[in-house]
Amino acid sequence: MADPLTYDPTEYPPFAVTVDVVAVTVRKGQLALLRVERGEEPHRGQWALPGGFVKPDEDLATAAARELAEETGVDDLAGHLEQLQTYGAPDRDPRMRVVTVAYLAFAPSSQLPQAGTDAAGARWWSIDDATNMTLAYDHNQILRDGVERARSKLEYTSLAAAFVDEPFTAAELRRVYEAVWDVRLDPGNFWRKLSSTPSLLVPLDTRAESGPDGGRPAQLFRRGTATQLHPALLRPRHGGNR
Amino acid sequence: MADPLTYDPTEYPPFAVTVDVVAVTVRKGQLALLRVERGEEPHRGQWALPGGFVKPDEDLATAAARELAEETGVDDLAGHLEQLQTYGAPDRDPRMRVVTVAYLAFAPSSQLPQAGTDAAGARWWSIDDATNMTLAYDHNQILRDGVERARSKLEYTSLAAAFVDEPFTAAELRRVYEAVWDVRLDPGNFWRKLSSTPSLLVPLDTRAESGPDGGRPAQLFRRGTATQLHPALLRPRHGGNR
DNA sequence: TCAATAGTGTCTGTAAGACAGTATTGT
DNA sequence: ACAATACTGTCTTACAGACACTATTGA
Repeated sequence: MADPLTYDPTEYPPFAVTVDVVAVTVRKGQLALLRVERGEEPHRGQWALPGGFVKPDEDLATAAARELAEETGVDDLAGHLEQLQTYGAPDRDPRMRVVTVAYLAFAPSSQLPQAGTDAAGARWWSIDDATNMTLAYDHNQILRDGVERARSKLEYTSLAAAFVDEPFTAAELRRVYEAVWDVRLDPGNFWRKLSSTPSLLVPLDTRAESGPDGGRPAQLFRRGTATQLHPALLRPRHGGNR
Repeated sequence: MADPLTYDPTEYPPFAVTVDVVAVTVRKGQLALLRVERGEEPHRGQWALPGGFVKPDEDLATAAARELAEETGVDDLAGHLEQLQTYGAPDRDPRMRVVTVAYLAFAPSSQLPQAGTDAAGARWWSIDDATNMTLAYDHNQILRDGVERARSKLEYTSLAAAFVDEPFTAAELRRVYEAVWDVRLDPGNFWRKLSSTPSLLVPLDTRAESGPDGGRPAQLFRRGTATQLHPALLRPRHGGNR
């Protein structure tokens, strides 16, 4: 029985399949995460990740993008959406067997629903607030995994640029790293690292206006074709390997 | 509709959930992959990954381990099993909607089903043969993703040791890297790298016997507590970043 | 002028990789 | 002795990180 190669299509265990989205952005210099408030039992009044059923003829990634759009108004995600992991413990939903495919979304801050809008009970929470909150189901675990994946991806991909709008400056990109990793990076070393990676950033002819406190106007860039950072830009480690 | 938070448990789209396993080992100095032969339509006679239905009260990882055991006889996997990715394109199974959660298994060569045993039509294929074969469903894609994940994991984890039996020598571990990456590594540099990573390898008091061609007997090790390699042991790159 | 931000120069330490040299075995 | 395998030494180069220095702006 349960042989995948010989099964009878009319006799399969009943599963529901959902998608949940860990949506990540940078707000006020901090990593921020999207939550929606539950209006129904179970877990009524608790916060959860945006998500929902996959439709019968819908691709998994499409379902994730649709749920994100429906619950947050982020319609055509300008950032990045990738599969995170699948969670399917038998008791993760109290009512029935639900397997959920989690996705990780990187949203540019320009595309966020405003803090007050709150169309469907959706809100961004800073990482500090977010980690001190109990979410419905196993969403705390999913969220932790999503945050760790996001942090890790910045090390060896160009995905930090998914958080900023073009054109952008090196400092804007640096502030993405600083927010996601919660560290300070040396501006000079950061500049050298990024500008020496071929095809990562395309310098424009224009320069940014200087900020409210003055300062030399910064070089503007748009995203290049490189998707990988090599060598990687590693997070500063405080401990060693033991 | 399709709101995950408010759905009626009796009205959900009908999905089947399966697991498929990309089982990887090292045989004759080459990366090798496990396949099973299909005995039923569709795709009768084609080769596929081992896998099958998740039972109603079974965890996903448990299902993967069980299917691997059922179809290969590898009963209590001594290596490593991790979730790879989930594949759920609406048309990936011609008969109905099937979402499959793929797992990646690292098996030590000592635990392999023998080449002739073939209890349930299962066989190991070298990576060269394996990539020139058409598998059922989207299993070619799953397999490619699994191989890439395996190669990548050796870079920054201690998982190469999941392919060898304790106690083992540095050369055995090196041959795992060489097989998985299909490269030659400098024995001296490899030795220095591994032995300088704290808690990765525990040296034993005994030494291995020397091989058929003689040579100095090698230091024996068992696995240490470290699971991450830091800094990473990167694959040699032939091109650069462009 | 000064404060602030952008970017450059320079030094130091760690580590990768090439490769030569020594150690210990079997034949 | 020689071949084979296991290490060890040493040199070169790349790069991360610290930090001083120059460049260009607003106030």
